Amino acid sequence: MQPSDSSQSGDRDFITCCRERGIKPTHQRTEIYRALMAREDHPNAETLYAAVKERVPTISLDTVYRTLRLFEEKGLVARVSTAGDSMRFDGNINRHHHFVCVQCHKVRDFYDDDFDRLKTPQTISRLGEIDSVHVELRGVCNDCQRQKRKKT
Amino acid sequence: MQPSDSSQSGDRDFITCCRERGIKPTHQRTEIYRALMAREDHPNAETLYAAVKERVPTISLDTVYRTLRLFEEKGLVARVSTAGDSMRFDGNINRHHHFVCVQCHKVRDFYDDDFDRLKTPQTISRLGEIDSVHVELRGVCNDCQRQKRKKT
DNA sequence: TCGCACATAGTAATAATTACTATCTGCGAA
DNA sequence: TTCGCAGATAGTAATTATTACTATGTGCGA
Repeated sequence: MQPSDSSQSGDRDFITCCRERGIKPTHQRTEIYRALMAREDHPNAETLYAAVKERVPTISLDTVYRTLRLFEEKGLVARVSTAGDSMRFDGNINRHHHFVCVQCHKVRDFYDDDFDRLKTPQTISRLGEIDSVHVELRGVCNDCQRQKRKKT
Repeated sequence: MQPSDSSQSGDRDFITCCRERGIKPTHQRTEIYRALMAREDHPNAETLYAAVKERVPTISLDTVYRTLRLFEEKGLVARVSTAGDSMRFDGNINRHHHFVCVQCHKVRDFYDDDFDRLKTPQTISRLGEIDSVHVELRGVCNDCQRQKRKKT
């Protein structure tokens, strides 16, 4: 284990989280969780696999998939809804919303009280019980707009 | 072609749509479009393939995928954001929102003026240009709740 | 120290999606 | 009408993403 005070405390949180949910905080799981938390870009399993491999060279892709599924089941991480491409994960389980770039598929988190306070219309309450509200803003991120301008 | 007045007029619309976007309204494409529009449940390619096969027995799965990609590119249909499972399509390209059942993954459309009027916060405008706002309500639909109650 | 339950690595299997190629079809020009 | 061409399709192969399987490994309590 590398010396790192901040990650140490992060690990301690993770261990507590696991205890609460009755899952074992193994070395591999700790590293997968850490790798996910270290990113803002909602990576997929393959990307996390590559990242974790740096620190745990023997880890297998299956373990990454299996662990992410477990984490999701236990509410430690969330899947990001995407249109088509591979499944992606979000370490941020606080209430938040997403800005999705339709060009490069980058997903950025953001917070907004107005969105959180949205009241669900009557017609929907009739369809079922609503647990959460997620707002997805779609558009073109600054990076992609810059590239578009270059091309023209 | 089966006799059906309502579908005839629908076809005419489809043909107009295609002309506008410079794509050929072939028999297969017409049937795929019709099959998608006939459903409320945001089917995937495989499901549409099965449905279209009834009317065009020789159609190939590739054609369905290819056609749906084309339709999406041309803005005739939209992909539905899903968490993990196969990609699904929506023939409704009017502004609307989704209620997603976290158990059975059914997706239901709904309309709401309040949601449509949502103003995007300043912090996000800085991330890029926003084209559209989609609200996703997650919960358990009535059918699934009934089943849960049965089990207990 | 032993035994057991759970985790993991490595790989095989499955499922979803895309690519390839030969054939087909409709349309405009001769 | 016939010819030639561009685009579309069917059938299948290839690729990619995800899950399943199995033998081995590991930590922990008795």
